[in-house]
Amino acid sequence: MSTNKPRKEPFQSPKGMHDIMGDVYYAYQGLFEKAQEVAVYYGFKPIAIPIVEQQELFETTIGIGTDIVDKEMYTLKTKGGDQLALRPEFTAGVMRAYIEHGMQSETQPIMLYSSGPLFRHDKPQRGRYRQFHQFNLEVLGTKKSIADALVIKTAVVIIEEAGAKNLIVDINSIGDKESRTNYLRELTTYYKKHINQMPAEARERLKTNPLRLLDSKDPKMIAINIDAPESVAFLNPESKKHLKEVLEYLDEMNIVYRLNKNLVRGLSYYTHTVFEIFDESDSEVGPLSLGGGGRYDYLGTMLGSKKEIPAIGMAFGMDRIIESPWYTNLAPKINKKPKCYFIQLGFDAKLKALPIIDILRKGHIPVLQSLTKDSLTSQLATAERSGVPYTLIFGQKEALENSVIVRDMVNHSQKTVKIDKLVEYIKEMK
RNA sequence: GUGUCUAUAGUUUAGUGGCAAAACUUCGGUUUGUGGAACCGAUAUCGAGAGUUCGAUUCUCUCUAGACACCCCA
Repeated sequence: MSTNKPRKEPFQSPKGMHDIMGDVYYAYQGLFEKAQEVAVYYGFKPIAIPIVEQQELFETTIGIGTDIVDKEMYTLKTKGGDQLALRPEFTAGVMRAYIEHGMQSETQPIMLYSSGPLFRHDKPQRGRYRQFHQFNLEVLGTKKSIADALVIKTAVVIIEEAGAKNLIVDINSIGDKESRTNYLRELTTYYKKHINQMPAEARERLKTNPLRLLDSKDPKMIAINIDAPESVAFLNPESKKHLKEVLEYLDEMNIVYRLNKNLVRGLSYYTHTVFEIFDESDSEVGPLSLGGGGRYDYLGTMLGSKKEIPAIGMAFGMDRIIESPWYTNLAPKINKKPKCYFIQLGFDAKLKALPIIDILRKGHIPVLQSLTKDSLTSQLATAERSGVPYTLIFGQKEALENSVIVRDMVNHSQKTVKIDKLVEYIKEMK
């Protein structure tokens, strides 16, 4: 049956999902470490949530009628019959965790950061993958406008630390339940008046998610949207005050923003503040949204919480930041540049090679090696190519004497050092 | 889901309707103890299938995969 016949077609990684290796891997790790550091300084605590959740969790929070839920979710049925979905975003899972662990009874607000892969079955293109990576910030349990400012500020700081120079925040408000309902009614009426000029797709969307028609790029819709009612006009005094305060905070922090009346965002749970962050410096290709978020005061009750859980969150795309031309490589802490290359000659030396490498590890001295090679020539050649300043040569004679030859690759000078003095000796070298 | 472009060695790229090239990498050797090197050798059913043709890697069609754009989003 199962003869190990070689496959004609080699395996490939699934569409829109990539292997992350070498420097790119470290770029992700470096960005994560920087983001984590900033988040912690601003008071956020870590949380890691499962990569899969009940499918229904996303359907009730993100909302039917959104592309994310209707077309882009990876769903699976477990052997036990559970209907699960790979997470397409963080917020729903974080809110679930907040409720599940009774975080309401801790000191409010709860500030959480998380990071990791997310999955959307989209068609891949520049800056868009089926498995992509976000860094996520949430402030749960407060409706104060400073929380909105805090989240935006933290994100802006992180992205600027990653190298962005011309960040701009698109911001809008769709108000609270009252404002939102009034606005939606008015907006729907408006579109119904123009339904004859609207493309079929837009008519369909009018039934499910009329807000999304606002940021349509269809020329017909853009024309119609010019005179569409604006959400800010329907804000009740309380919502208006909230927006005004957020903008005042942004002004005070010198964060560049523009009020974008058509910004509504793809998820249906948003209330009050919604925003997206762009970098305006790369002009030849259209700027991609680096991150976005908003306030979601009713999400908690949607998930069954008896008490309202006002909250705000945002996420930025790590892939998009790393691929940006302005990204300045953030080196992760682990990425120490080795300054030594270990060379062994003969079987006796090979036997003792790994213990020596471990002595160096305990002394926190990273070392390169090619233990699988035998000849001195080829090992020296590889050492040369790797650009390390020193090689450690360990042969038959040294194995007997418990010593190592330390060779300076620049001026070719050599010195024999006893193994028990080796760590100390290397540490003193420049 | 729609459209555009692309597919030759591990990588980057040449090239032609008539034996498929180069550079770099990798592995082995000349050379088991002092190198940045040289030389020799190894590595491709030219993405898959069909058609046109005496002959197709080259031309045509289909498929597959990838990149990009639309939709949407991070």
